[in-house]
Amino acid sequence: MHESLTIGQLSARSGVAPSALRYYERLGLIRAERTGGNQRRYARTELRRVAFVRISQQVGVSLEEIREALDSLPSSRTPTPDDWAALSRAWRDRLDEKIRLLGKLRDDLDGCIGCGCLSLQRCTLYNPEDALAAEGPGARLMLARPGADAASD
Amino acid sequence: MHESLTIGQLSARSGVAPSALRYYERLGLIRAERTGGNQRRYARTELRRVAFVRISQQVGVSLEEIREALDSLPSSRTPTPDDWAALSRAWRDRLDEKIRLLGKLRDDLDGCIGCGCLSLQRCTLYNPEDALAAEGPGARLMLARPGADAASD
DNA sequence: CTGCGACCTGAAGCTCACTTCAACTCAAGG
DNA sequence: CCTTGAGTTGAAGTGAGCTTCAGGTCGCAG
Repeated sequence: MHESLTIGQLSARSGVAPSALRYYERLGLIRAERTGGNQRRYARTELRRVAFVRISQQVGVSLEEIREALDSLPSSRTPTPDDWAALSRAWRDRLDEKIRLLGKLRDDLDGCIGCGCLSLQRCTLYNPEDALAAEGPGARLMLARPGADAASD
Repeated sequence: MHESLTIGQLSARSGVAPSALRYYERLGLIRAERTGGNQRRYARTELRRVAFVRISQQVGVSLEEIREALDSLPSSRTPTPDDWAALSRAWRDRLDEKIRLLGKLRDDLDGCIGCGCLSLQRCTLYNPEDALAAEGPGARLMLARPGADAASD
């Protein structure tokens, strides 16, 4: 039907606000051609990119990481289903790992809080290396954990 | 040994920066007594609260929600292991739900991206109601999804 | 009682992921 | 040709979750 989509159309079809789409473009997550009058026109394949971005976000991946992942797609040609499949396999591993960690967290929570030992002992619950999902935003420079020993209470 | 902990000690034992502990106090997540000279002294049980906060954050819960959960603990007496167990049961449900959604996401990703249909159709992958983890920060006022229909490409 | 590190406060700064605004231009219908 | 809605930009604002800073105080060892 239409060769390309306006930003409004892409927004409506993806459910992502135009302002967010422009933001994504600045970050290099999606691309757009321009009309003579400087308006964005999106190839329909961009829809897939937007979908990938949003889905990945739901899994807790930052836009920067998503950008890196998308950079692995061939830029010279339109990505094939196989290209996307490779990408999503990598993402699948991420998901598996995240699920594994959440399951561990749940089991530990049962065993730990239940028994009253909830105090960051060897509880694994509190292992920063496990760096699960949901690393909030904000300045995160003071990461060094100096003496962090465990309490008995 | 010590009846109470200084902020430095609590920080060392919990691995949470003093500035963050003060921030948590402002939000009503933890409490502290004060010395004559206005310095904070923490009961050892606060360690458990801090642990609960950090663990919950890892699961993707906002500090505001964590505060609400902690408010359900008895304030008149020191929470018993049973009190904590009740709290963690509720959290466990959260975890179960989150795990379920991630699993769904993973399966959908396999079926969807793999087959090339990744374009927010009935893919469930793209269902905002599923509101998984990691709802990033930031203004989120433009949530209305007007016409959001699906594309065939 | 003097020094020094740990602590105090409030205000400002920072990152992420956006949104909002103002002032302007484009594009298509009547 | 004119209007009207959709699009453009850069700059500034928002909210979460902190950190950093300046300027001052506490508390303990010597």
